[in-house]
Amino acid sequence: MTGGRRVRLVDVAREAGTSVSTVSRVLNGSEQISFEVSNHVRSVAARLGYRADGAAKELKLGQVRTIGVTVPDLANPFFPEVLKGLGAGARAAGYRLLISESGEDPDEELRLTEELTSHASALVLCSSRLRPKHLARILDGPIPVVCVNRTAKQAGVVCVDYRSGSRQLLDHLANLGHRRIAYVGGPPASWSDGQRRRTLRTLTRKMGMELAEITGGWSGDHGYDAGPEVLGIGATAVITFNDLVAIGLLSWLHDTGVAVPGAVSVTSYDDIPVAAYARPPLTSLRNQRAQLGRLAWDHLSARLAGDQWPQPVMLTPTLIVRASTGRPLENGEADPA
Amino acid sequence: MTGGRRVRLVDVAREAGTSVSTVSRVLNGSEQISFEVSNHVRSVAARLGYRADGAAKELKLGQVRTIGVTVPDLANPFFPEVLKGLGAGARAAGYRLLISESGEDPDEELRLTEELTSHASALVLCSSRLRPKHLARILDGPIPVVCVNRTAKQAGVVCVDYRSGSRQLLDHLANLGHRRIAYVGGPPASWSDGQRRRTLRTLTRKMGMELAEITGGWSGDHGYDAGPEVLGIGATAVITFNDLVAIGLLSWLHDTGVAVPGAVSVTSYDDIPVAAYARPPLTSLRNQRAQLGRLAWDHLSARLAGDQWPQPVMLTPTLIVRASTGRPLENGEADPA
DNA sequence: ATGAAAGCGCTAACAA
DNA sequence: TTGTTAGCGCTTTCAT
Repeated sequence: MTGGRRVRLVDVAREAGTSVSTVSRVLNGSEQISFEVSNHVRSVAARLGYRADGAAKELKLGQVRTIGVTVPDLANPFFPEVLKGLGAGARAAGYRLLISESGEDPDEELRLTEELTSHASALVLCSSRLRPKHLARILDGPIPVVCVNRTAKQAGVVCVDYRSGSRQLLDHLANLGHRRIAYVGGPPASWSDGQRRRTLRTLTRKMGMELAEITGGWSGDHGYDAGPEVLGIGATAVITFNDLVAIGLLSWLHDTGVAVPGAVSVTSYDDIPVAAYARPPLTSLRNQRAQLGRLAWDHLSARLAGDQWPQPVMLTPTLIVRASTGRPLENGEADPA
Repeated sequence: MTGGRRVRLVDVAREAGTSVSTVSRVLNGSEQISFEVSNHVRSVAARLGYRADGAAKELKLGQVRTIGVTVPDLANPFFPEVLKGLGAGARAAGYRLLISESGEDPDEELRLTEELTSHASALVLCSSRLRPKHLARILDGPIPVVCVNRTAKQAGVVCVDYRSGSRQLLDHLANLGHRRIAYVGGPPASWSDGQRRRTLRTLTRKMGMELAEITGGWSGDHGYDAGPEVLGIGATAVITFNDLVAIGLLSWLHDTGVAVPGAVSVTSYDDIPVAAYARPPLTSLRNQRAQLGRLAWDHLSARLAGDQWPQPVMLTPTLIVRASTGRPLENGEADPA
């Protein structure tokens, strides 16, 4: 940067020997400007390096064209892909994304959303960790809110159908002959973890299976650390909160010499790209993350246009069966690996 | 959202039976306000759900407190960690991050940076893919710019020292007895790929090694697809642009039945968390990503305070040796795996 | 086709 | 301690 004050409209006008309105019209592509003046103003503006002041423009125009987005953690590959889908739609409509990361902290997320409320024209909360009371407060605020992977009244809602996903996972494991399942859970404030837990509990009971719940988290380390407990619990199959946890767990099992899927099957949610590259490749529930983002934009877009919120959308994930799941040894079969 | 117009300062003032300045003072924590008035105004503001208009506030204050950030791709785990470090520093100083993703497209990045220039008080370009001419134009603009992983005049510069890293990688491989190395490259517009390439070329020549360069990219798929060429080229060791590429390549080698590191050693740059969980665990160059972000903020912070840019910083990465590298078979030894 | 001026919502200097 | 008001940089109506 060359330093010095910011160049304003009036500076360009003075330098070009014309008025601010003319400059404004030229730079905003108004029709009724003579060709010469237009060219002259343009060249002066370029020479001076004029950039419109965003704040002033927005204040005058009364619209911000910015979508505030919160995610618990950008390092979780789930979110960047949602943001891609969201960003594509938003950008096409002339909106920017203002992305903030809460670090899985509900209080920080509250601070961020309050902050964003005064800077954005809408909010997209991805896997919000907000306490219900605070979420309600935000939803009651002046700008529209879409929740991704969390349900809410008075908001757009776009979710992965984790209940269906959990059912698919259990069906798959049941068909293979598993009866004793461990679930390595996710972050405490996670709505989607709650969804999975409840469904897993209900279904395992119905299906005559046993479910052991283990404290987990969202990262590879959480999975690695859960290894001993998983083994101690005597489950023949493990479901983890997400692929990162599963990969960490696989790594511990490998280091410990436990055969997968011979001694224990491992499967999880999300099917992020590296799931296919895990050893063994991970059976996982593929969700359409970019589609989730795209739909979030569609909802917002409708609402910003003055319509009511569209009906909540639930995207059904697809089970991708790979080599990390197989028949349990206890069924009397030899390890196929 | 409940709908209806936005509540302004004057609405609160009217409802509270006082003036705008009093309300403004209360809400901004000025001292000279009677306790009762303060409480009353606060409760009215809360009841009405007042949120300050960010644009107006910024226009008046003449400062945006927003740092515009561009990254080529949020799905590359390198960037979220840089953003964490950057965001921590920025937040502590009352700045927000406005994160945008260019999708590895130089033209899109140009559009984004021009856009951000009028909405942010500073820019941080992570691994910028801008053409030199366009980068120069941005640097010549009205707001300060920090480049992460790219050098530039008139800007703050914070880089990983890929030359040192490349040297460490080659020394490690040379010590193991490798002579014929393949480099699976990165995205075409990547400055850091250029750094690595040049250093690898120079050093291999000096060290009496051979270097074969293979077209790659930044994702697991790029690595997987590069498999056949890597094998065909007859190298005993492969260096890839980053860990994602390496993991994809490892996967192809596994599927093809090529022993690692028995038949071929694999190593790469970045040491993202999953590198430790790859099979075999990946020898990789650990860089301090969060530190990179923190330093980027320090540079910006100094500049925003009116100082000159600090000297460019180069962070030296550390080689983390794991099981994916070993002695080549050609040296007459048996595969230790 | 161009210019003058009002006013977006807010903060702060000045007045009371 | 509180109120009045100028003005941040911009767009746009209205006048010319």
